[in-house]
Amino acid sequence: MDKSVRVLQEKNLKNTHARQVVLDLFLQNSTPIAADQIFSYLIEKKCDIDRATIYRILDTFVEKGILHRMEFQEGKFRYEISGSDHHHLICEKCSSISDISDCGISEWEKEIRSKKGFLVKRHSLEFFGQCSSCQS
Amino acid sequence: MDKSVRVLQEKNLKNTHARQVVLDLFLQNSTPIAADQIFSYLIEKKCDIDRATIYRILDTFVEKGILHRMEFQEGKFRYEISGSDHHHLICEKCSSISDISDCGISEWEKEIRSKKGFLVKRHSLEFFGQCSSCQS
DNA sequence: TTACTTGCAAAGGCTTTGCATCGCC
DNA sequence: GGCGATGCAAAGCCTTTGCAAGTAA
Repeated sequence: MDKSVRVLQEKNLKNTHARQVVLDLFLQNSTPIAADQIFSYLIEKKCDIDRATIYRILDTFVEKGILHRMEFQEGKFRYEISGSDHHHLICEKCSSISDISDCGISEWEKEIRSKKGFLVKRHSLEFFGQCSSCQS
Repeated sequence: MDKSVRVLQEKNLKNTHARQVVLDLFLQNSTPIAADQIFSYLIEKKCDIDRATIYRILDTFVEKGILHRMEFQEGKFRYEISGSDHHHLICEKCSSISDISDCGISEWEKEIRSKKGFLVKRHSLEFFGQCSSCQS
């Protein structure tokens, strides 16, 4: 796994153990991950990294555009590797998260610019409901 | 202001002073309001209602469908009176919030149902960027 | 070497909970 | 009168911050 090393270099970030571990986790799981899931992962991996460090790494990665930060109405943030523009289907029963691709929100954004004068930098779109397995 | 009284009756909720005050605030302001804004409003109005009570009222109103709960990536919840299906333009400079009407997300929802088997109950869509006054 | 990163400990912000009291219907 | 709502105090999460020590480049 030296992809993480490469990414850190590209972004002019020092290559530290903590950053590599966190970045590898995100590179291996392209699903939105919350801080507490990172903590559990680290305990399981017997990897002793402080919470404050994790939060600082997450902030740095978001600033550098490596991660996206999002909220799923849980009262906490989730983070996902940047890249494909897509949205999420969040099951309110089993909490599973799946993706759907972006089907043309950027068209709206142009319209918003011309009609409202508002310049859209980013958007968030999430769907909440029940996944196919949870509909009995 | 007996609209609030009517709403509470319709929802089978006891008509208490705290609920009326909170509901009136939302009926008079159809913009997303956070709990701390309610606290400030109450202080200004010299209205002594406990924070716990406010949070409990907000939960009740969301359960009953009187309010919608949403997040604008601020690490806290906002609430807005239910009704028209619309989305928000959030200015990252001046924090102003404006509305745009729903332009067809419900079409997507049908598509999601048929293609993915996922049953959408609700969705959230927010646009972040700069309002017209903040673009210099 | 030097500026950046980390750990530790503490605090901060938002929200929830338990329990006794109060008040609407 | 009875059940539900409220106040008070405490705690629970999630996250941030200050500072000293450690470390990559």
